[in-house]
Amino acid sequence: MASKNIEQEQPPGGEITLPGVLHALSDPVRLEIVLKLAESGEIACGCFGLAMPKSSLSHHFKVLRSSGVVATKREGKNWVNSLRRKDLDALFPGVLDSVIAAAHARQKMESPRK
Amino acid sequence: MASKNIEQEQPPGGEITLPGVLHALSDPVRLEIVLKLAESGEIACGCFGLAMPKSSLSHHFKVLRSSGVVATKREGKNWVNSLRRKDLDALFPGVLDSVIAAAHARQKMESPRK
DNA sequence: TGTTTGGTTTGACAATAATCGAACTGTATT
DNA sequence: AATACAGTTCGATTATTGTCAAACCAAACA
Repeated sequence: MASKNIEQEQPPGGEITLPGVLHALSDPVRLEIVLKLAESGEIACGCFGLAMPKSSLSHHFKVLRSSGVVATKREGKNWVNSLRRKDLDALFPGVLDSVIAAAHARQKMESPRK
Repeated sequence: MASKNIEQEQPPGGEITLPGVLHALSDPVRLEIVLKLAESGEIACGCFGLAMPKSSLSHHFKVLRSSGVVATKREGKNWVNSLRRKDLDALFPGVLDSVIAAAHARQKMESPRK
């Protein structure tokens, strides 16, 4: 059942919205995830060296998936994530690239709130 | 006192964060405000034709200000807003431009939540 | 079949954020 | 001085979100 939900979770390209994508990218943890995906192509969820419980990480991946930023597939017993570059570049040209470049330039990403 | 707070509200360039900016841009109302500012240069708050109470609008302007996206100045009895293009382009090259272009391309901006 | 592995789902709680009415402040006009 | 005007601030309410522990599930392997 887990895998079925995951499939339903990922919106087709036409339903991806700009505010949704920006919101997904507006969290420091998720931004770091996106950054690593941009560098490494495809990664399994666990390989992010982020000090968080699995459930928190899973939540962030869910936000990234349901906003259309990342795609997740089963591959053996791992879940492999990748950026939906094609879709995003077609819908919002330059947005993902510039955000990644900016985040990469300054690893100093403080929280937006408080 | 209102005007004094407004000055303190706007962070210097060095304190503008990428997640903060993305969060500010992730709301449809604020995105529309930014879009109009991009087209028209400087505008007073009232001239946005948005169907909201003043306090709600003011809230959105506050978020935009405190994230560093817009600057607000008194001019006579109006408050004049403008995008902080120079700061944003220096910090996050291409981000604001591509977001504005994407938002402009598709006025169909649905809410990120729900 | 049982167990480990990698990640999801659920449920609960705390923190943030959006919305609105009402009171307020500074500027200009009379 | 009194009033109008533009927008802010306050306070309360509601909706979203982030965080975590615990239970769960499917794939791989013993």
